[in-house]
Amino acid sequence: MGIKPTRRFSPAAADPRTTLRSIHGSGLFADCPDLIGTPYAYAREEEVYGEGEEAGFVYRVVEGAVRSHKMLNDGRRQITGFHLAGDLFGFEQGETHWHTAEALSDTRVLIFPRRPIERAATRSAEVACQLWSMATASLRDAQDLALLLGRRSAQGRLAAFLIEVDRRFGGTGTFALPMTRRDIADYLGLTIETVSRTFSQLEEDGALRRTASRRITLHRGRLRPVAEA
Amino acid sequence: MGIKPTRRFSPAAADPRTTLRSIHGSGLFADCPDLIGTPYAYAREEEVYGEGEEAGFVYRVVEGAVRSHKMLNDGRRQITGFHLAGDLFGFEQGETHWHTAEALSDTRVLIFPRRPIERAATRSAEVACQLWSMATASLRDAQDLALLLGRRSAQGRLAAFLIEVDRRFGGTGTFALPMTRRDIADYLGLTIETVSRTFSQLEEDGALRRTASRRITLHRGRLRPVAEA
DNA sequence: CGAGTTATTGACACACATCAAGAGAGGTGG
DNA sequence: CCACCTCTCTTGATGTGTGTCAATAACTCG
Repeated sequence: MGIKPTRRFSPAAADPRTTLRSIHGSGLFADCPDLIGTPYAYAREEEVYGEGEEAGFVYRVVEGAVRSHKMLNDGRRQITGFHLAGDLFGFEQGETHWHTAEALSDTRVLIFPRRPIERAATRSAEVACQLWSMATASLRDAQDLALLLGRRSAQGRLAAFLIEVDRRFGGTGTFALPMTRRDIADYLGLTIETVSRTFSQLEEDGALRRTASRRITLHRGRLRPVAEA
Repeated sequence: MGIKPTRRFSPAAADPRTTLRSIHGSGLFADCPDLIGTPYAYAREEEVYGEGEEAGFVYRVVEGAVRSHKMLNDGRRQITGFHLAGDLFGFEQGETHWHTAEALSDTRVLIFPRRPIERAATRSAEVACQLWSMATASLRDAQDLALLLGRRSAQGRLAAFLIEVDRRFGGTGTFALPMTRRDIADYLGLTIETVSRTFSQLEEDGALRRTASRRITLHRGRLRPVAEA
């Protein structure tokens, strides 16, 4: 029922805004100065909230990463999104969360109670429009995922995924994946073996290089045609 | 650019509200009495709007059915949704449509200009909240589709699809599919041959009966377990 | 250094795609 | 009303991409 966050920030955590890269909805909290957000931290693999729990809070990632997923009754898992630094997540409409959210690594977040936001939305058309805007952005993401899952090969899925992650990390072409092969597999609708083999293929084709197992450098000129196909 | 609808209703078309079964957002138009909606009709396979076109209007299906889809550059198509009587579609945020919409059969719709609705949203928190609510409902649909595409067998996909269509037609268990096998295939991420074979399998298993090629009766007790797996 | 987790690679199986042929259903014109 | 055409659907034979099962290698963290 209540909130389950565990560890508070150390005071040394400093102003989180300097590390934020806002994806969408950033204006919302600027407009509500009383919504400052309470810092919390989650350990690797720790649950932020579970499917069906009461949705009392909204979260913004400060550092680290979070995954949202749903389980099917045969035990298989579909990850519906990854939330990186700056991303807002957990903002449902209705009383309960439709997903489970878990920290991929040790993660710091800001927590906002949902009620005052919703109350603000019923009073302020501007706030309500921002909620609309956020939902629309999520809708776009979900439809892109459906496109990926419905009509693309393993290579196409992984290539598109890596390009997207690169973009969200700033588009440098080099980054460390915050998620495991299993997470990637459960996002792309593949198995870990296929993900692993596809990484190897892409590397053979010169579309990327793996330094450590999680750290990669994209050759975007070669990767993009694979993602489009 | 401009609107492309072709045929007006005959005056005999009568009050459309008697035939409507509203899925979501019905309240929106009730609250804006000046938004009465202009009746239009589209022929089978006619385009309502195309991807990238300016999104000047919102549509509500009165009779018939519409599909929304996106094309991939290799010519494959992902249908992202079917819109049945009572459904609202084409309400984008931003200037352009992200999808192409086409009539499945001869279809009557009501058309609403988008501008006054958006203007109302900037003034009225209630209207804006309804837009939020509509976007959220669409988000749920898109995520359900992603779940379907990512983690389910052909049987599971078709069974879940048929149960959903039945529900939207009123849950009687008997109905005529408004879409072709190709449409179903492009929605479920399968080929028409697999869809056809899967229909045959489900019929052999006693999970449904086909009378005419498009008309079916579900045996929901047997179909549901297939859909869940 | 050892133990557990995560990633890679190989051999094989299977579900779905592809290619191909034919059967129905619906429409049109004689 | 029937012959004919076209479009949709079904069914069969075969191919292939991804899943499954299994073994090993590479990390990670006490």
